[in-house]
Amino acid sequence: MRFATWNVNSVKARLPRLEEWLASARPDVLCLQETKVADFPDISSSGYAVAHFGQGRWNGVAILSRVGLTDVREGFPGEPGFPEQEARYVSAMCAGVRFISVYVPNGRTPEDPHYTYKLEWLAALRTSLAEDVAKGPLVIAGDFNVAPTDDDVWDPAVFVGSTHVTPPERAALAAIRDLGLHDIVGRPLKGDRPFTYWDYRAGMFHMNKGMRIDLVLATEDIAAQVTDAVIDREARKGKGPSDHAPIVVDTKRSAENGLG
DNA sequence: ATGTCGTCCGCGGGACGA
Repeated sequence: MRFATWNVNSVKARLPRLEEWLASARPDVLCLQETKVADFPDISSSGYAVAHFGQGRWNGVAILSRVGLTDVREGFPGEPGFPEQEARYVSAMCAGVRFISVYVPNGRTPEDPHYTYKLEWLAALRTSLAEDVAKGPLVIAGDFNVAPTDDDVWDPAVFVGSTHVTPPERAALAAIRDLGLHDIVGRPLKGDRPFTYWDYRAGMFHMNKGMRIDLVLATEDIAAQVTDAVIDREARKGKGPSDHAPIVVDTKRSAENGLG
């Protein structure tokens, strides 16, 4: 089974590139974030089924699968809002695995109410996940908007006083990982830093000044079956890219059934 | 790093979020 995650920064703006990428990468399951549409575009000719929790101009998460897509859940019990619930979590069963696609709140600045929302959202997510993790193989992937360590940002000095690196954010993420989830880090295809996001501005991608804020967390049974994980920086190149690159994970697990 | 991109509103470019 091959699965992937990608913050596409608008599925409408990214549709040609998404369809090309699906045709070449052919993941069995793809978690998407920041679809930024209410209704997902028609990609039925691609052979993928779609579970989309969309909102309109902001947020929006989806799971695409060509190996089954059942028991879809939009949002999770106890999920905080800002002030209303936002489209940041969608979950489904695909080939015997519980997949969850998340777009964690940005937080804006540590003084902003959005930062408190981010911490509360992550804490509530942990509570919800604790139940799901106990039930079987699970993958939660997406844009966590947290760089787990100082090695996950291109220059820690630049981020002092900013979100994504504060101890409370990192502690909230660690508490999720401590449910027994493994951080499956993609191989960078250039350089030695596994960045997944580069700001559009100032030639940051060209200079490889990025951040690792997109994560794939998996239960032990899945993690033990991983054969490779790659950050597809090719998808960040060229005309009209997202500012995030996909992470592609290969496992020796069967995509035909849940017996792995 | 604040150098870009995407969306909305609404018809041109400003406001906002990331």
